[in-house]
Amino acid sequence: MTMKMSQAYIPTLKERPTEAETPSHELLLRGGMIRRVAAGIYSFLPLGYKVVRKVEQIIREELEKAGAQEVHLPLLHPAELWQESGRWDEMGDLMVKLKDRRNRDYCIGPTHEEVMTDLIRNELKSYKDLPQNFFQIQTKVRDEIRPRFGLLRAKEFSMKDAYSFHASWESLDVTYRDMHDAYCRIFERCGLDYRVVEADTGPMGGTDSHEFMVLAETGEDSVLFCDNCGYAANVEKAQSKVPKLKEKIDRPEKEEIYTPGVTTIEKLMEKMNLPGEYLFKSLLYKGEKDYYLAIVRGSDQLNENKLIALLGDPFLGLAEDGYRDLPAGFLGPQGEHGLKIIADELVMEMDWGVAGANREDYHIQGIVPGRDFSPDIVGDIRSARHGEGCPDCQGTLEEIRGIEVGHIFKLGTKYSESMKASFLDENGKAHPMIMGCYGIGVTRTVAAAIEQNHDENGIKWPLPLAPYQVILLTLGKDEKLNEESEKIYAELKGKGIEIIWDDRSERPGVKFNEADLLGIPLRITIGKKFLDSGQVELKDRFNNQDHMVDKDDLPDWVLKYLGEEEKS
RNA sequence: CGGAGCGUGGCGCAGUCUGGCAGCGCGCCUGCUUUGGGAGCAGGAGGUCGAAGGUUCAAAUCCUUUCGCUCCGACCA
Repeated sequence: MTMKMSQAYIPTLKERPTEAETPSHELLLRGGMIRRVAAGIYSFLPLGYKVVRKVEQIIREELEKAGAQEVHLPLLHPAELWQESGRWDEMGDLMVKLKDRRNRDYCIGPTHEEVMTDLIRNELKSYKDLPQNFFQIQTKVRDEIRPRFGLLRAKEFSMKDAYSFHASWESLDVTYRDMHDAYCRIFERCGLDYRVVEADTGPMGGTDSHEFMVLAETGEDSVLFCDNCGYAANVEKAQSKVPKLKEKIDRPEKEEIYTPGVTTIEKLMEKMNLPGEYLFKSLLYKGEKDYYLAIVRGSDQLNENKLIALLGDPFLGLAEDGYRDLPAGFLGPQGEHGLKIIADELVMEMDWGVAGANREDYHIQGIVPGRDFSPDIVGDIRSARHGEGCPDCQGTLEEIRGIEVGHIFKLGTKYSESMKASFLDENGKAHPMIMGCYGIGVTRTVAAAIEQNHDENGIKWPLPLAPYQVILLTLGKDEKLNEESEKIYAELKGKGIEIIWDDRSERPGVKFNEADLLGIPLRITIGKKFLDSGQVELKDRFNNQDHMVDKDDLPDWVLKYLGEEEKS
């Protein structure tokens, strides 16, 4: 893997394209690594694709070490498989669906649980054949409502997905652990700063789930973690201990209060001159069949993921059309309305509070949980926040931003039951297989690496992902410099070093700036100083350190540098 | 789907209100000069002004329709 820049197609851009919203998006475009084809759809140019392949290779090596076998599943899936699992409808418009000339329905695979389960269900029949673990690296297509941030949220993207099949939960636990460890090695080898966090399983279903988050300010996900005990969870799932209220406000008599136009918690706090802990926030939700009224304290945010998990209703969403003639903005849990009441645990600890009166322009104060209303379900449905107590120890939770690059699930039997993938046990009795699934966003990892590692001049590739390890800049037209460069290039090439030589007749400024933009970890400059002293200049892109090295010592120096970086 | 905005050379934009030769910067080509942090001068190529229809002597500009894109929101293994 070596190249002369005079022959390479690396169309860099000096100006920032307007479409670029985040650093990775801008730098991938400016560095001539990707080009947009349509909204959320990108082509990879030579340099960008090299990085993708590096990530893929690391993934392959580590997964094979963990005992997974590589397969390649189709992009186009028949509707029947998805109808069988029930996700043809459940997934909704996230899938790109199409018909062939005979009017048969297909979708382009947004994920591969169905196809994978179908593949093994007719072949794997005995507990003796289990467990099995398969992976593939595939292009996935998801009709995202709003693709954005370049490769971070694209319509079409490359993903490694793996599926394991087991005869027992214990067996799944072992593989899950192995995959967890393999993922850790993968992201370590990629040179990324990441955290493993407890995650919500979402529409995938299943029990345990962990996400692998690359830490970056521009991340779309929020993670709460405790630096005392190491607890870490996505905010979608995180729990916390909330301190007791300091001042207690005496309970007033139950009384209706005229509150015209007070339809938000903010307005109600102002109107009543009460903290949010003394207000009931009532949110109307609609599930597959029922309507629900979710109640949290006014100071809390309802966590929709927790609510969905609690109710087990994947169709749940805010009921924007309202319910019967109840006035939006003035809802309350008390009274006869026929709604199922889901209350947060902290709501039940409230001494009293103000709730909507279920009557336009009125609220009621002095409402007491348990006395004035009794929830059908009580559970944790609020979002934990920065500064609250760690659920596992006495520490405090802190919030950081992350990019989800990996996600592993204990799926259980959701797909094996619906798709009838069963095995026979020692007694000849059939059971649904127990499944795990494991994903890594390959192209997203490339973008995350840049989000985490860049400066105002460009990308700073971690060495294991860099398209080239070394860039050689020749400055000036002196024939001796050119000859010497040719020698260095050939010599490093001979040592197996991935090197790109900027042999163009560009001015020094152009070469320096492009080298910084492209983010090649080690820069070797040969120019005037070499003619004077016989030394070449090395610069570490990552920590910006310079070294002057005698040309005879160069190959050893470079090998040593690459070796040390690889280890660290 | 709701709200806002944008489509003019490869990229970034002005021109549109008030109709009258299609412009600027970057990039590209040629030549000369320049060569340690995105050079200077001179010359040059490149555009159905997103598309369709209409108004007008005349449309990038006004009107109608339509397509695409971007941002905010809902949504998002």
